[in-house]
Amino acid sequence: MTESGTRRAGRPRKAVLTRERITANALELVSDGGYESLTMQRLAKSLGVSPSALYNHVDSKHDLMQWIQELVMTDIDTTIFDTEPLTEALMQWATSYRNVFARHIPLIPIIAVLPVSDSPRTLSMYERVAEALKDYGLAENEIIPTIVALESFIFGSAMDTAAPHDIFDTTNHQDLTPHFTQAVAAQRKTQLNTSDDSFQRGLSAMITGLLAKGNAS
Amino acid sequence: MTESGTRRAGRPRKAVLTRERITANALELVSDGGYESLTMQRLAKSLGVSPSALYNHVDSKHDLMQWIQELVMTDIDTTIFDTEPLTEALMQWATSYRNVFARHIPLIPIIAVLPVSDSPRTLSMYERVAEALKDYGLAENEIIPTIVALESFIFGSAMDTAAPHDIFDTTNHQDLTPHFTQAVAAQRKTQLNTSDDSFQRGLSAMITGLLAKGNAS
DNA sequence: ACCTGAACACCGTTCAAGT
DNA sequence: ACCTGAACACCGTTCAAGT
Repeated sequence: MTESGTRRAGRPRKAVLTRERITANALELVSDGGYESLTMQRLAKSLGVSPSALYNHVDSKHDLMQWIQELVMTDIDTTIFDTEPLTEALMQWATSYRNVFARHIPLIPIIAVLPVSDSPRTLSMYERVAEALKDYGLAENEIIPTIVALESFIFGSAMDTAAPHDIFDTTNHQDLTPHFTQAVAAQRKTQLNTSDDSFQRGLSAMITGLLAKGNAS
Repeated sequence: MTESGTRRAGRPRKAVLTRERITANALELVSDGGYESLTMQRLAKSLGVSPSALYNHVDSKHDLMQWIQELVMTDIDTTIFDTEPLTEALMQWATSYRNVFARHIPLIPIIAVLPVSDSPRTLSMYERVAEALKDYGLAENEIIPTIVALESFIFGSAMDTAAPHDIFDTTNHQDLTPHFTQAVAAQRKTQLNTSDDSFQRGLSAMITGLLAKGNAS
């Protein structure tokens, strides 16, 4: 079985524009200058090629975004379902999921409507979560709504991460919004990051509620 | 005080390009052809004016989007906080909130990071919700995280609304994802719309958990 | 004060022509 | 099979020139 080392005769394979190289360069552009700097022209330049050459390897920019999405899913940890109790595992999984997409916000509208069959890694993640929920004893017809609800919260929370820290500043309207202004002050005094605090509270509330038996109204 | 009826002399006021007219036409473009058809050029044409003329009245397209956002907030009902018990009121408010932004998905990334002081109607909505939460007895420092968590779920759920109905179709991968495939089948048998079902379950789970006393871990 | 027309600096994408 | 260069059909935005 040791075929490694042997090499098919001829054709040394330039292998210049592979999916791997394209997505790697795309991710580099993104981490350097955000998604605004991910354009087909700049990507082509980073690969030392003309923009039109890209279209021999990827159908559209939207397709490229799906490639990136697929790559980025690698960072989400599902191994904790093997060891931790369900509630704890869901918390950790959701947290890593949110943190990954907080760094890739423009991918959210794409993954949110992407058929699972177009993203093998997303699909296998779902499979692992579905299995864990079933083992826990959740009713079969509750598994998908549970996953979708958690995901919606995860995506929304990832987007919230981009909000400026002073988004709730009301110094110009204090008199008109007394309760809100006071609530903002009270939260600020906790010294907690608002996004993180909200995510943790919402997540633990939702998980508790979703896993409770007979919560169907 | 009856100044109505009197009219300042001179200047009959053409009033051709007002904020009201601009946003009204923009909304019409959106409802006719979605947000893809909302471009400055088409908006100008619908107003019978050249594209550059728009920039005498609005600073940028992003600013225009904020105008639309502000207008759209009108559709969200907060009067139920006056009559219904908190849990029921939150459910109805969140549902109308989600349904509004399901029709305006491209506004979500904008409102998610928009300082409240730039959107009076959003601010007054927050004030009403904050007051209701305080009257209920929620701790002062829990009010903001509660609102933010609900909003994140609302935004994520609004986006989920755009997913194709067959997003979970796995006919090509059944063998690799047995649990997930079975869960999809079970949910499908309920005949419920997946987005609506997930939203309702997630919302009621989250509200219950967030309003429970001493849920801080 | 507000409009027009031309222009600018980009986008994503297509396509004939080359090797 | 894969690349280049030119072109197309758009974007949002600016600005001198008009009234």
